[in-house]
Amino acid sequence: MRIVVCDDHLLLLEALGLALGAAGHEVVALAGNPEEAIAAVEMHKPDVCLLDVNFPSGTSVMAIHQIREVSAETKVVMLSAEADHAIVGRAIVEGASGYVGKEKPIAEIVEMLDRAVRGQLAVEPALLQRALRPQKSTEDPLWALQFLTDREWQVMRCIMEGQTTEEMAEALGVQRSTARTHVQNLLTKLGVHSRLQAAALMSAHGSLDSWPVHLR
Amino acid sequence: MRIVVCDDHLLLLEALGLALGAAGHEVVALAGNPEEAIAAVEMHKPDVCLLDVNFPSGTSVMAIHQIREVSAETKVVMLSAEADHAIVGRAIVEGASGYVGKEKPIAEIVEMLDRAVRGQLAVEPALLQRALRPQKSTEDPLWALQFLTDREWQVMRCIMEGQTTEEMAEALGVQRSTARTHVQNLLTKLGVHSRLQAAALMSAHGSLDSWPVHLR
DNA sequence: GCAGCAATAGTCATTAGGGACTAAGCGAGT
DNA sequence: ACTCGCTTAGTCCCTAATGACTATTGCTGC
Repeated sequence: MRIVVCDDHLLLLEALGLALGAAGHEVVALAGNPEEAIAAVEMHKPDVCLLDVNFPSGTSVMAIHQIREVSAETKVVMLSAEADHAIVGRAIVEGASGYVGKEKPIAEIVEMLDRAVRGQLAVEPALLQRALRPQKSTEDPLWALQFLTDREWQVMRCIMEGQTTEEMAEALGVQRSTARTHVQNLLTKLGVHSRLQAAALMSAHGSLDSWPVHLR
Repeated sequence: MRIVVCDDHLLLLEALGLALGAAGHEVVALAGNPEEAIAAVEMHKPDVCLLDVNFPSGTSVMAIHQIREVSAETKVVMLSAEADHAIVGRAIVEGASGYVGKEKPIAEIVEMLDRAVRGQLAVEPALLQRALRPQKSTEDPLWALQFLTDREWQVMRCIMEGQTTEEMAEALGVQRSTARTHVQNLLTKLGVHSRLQAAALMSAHGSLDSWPVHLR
């Protein structure tokens, strides 16, 4: 197999190059960021590109698209530190052929790459199952997040900064009663009873993932 | 050099084993968690242990201590995904000899390991500078954190979980008036005016670093 | 045009939270 | 023995937050 590897950790990048080489494969390029990876794929047209998901929000997922554009025959396999079923789904939808965790032994990763090249989907069955099944059930307190309006996200931001209703009203340029209503609706939607609980919900679970892209 | 490597990513672990081997060093053991690492160090008494910092809060830092206990002649070099000057300081204080980022090439990491074995401090000068300089001035809102009592840390935990005074009192097994006093003192020490601001302070800055080790 | 939704603004009653105190029991260190 | 600091517990007063409403404006899609 001819492989392009992309990861922001030079250490892993080099070590992977050696390991894959030792396993009898040809690593044609090492990329430190998605741009380099795209350029390398366009130039070398490898069989597969091993791409780390740990790039600033969304960058990796967008890169999948571009890689497939510049070289349709190149399969993309995502490499990640944690098994995040939320990302798996996104990656597959965007055109990735596989998803493997860094906690796996090299032999298994090579196996996955091989499967991807053979045109199969290279994802752990259990992970894929979770990626597809839990279509954010209504039970999930985070399910409600997708129904928050833009204004409510702004309010959420204020809450997480510890602002009072008045500071919030000031910041948003509205009456305090309006800010209050937004907070009220936010709390109702999230099913919690205080701004503090809302803040706890956000900081505990949806660190960056659940935040809408266009609002940073 | 005889080396023990500890990281929760098997991939990196194996690849590092190969790469360090190729660089002419002997990797005597690979550990997937701190416990394994401590056991391996005790058994093999290596020159140096390369230890990932990315284990659940504080575990890694505590491991440094234990490794130095079971084998005083073994140097500990921390390996991390991001250059976090808050952790660097802690690691050095706890007995680590070095700190390198995964974004560095293998050659540099080997260089650092070598330095550690020779008894020198293996930390990037710039990083060390930042780790030592901001001696938590009184201006820093986080400076106060080190004066929190154990009870107040527990209260802080409750606050960050969005609990009310009564839930907190229940959880701590005290009267609500007592819980209230703790909250009051906590707010005063942090110089904030609401629990929400306290929570914001914690979730914004001191994610895991500033949390006392013995309280998870 | 009308239904639906978001954003705006308001009311009233109730509860929770915060500021500023006082004070007692208890353990560690001097 | 004495002090210091942590933990415990309490008070009074006031402000902020919440629940449960209603209502208007403006935009979008049918």
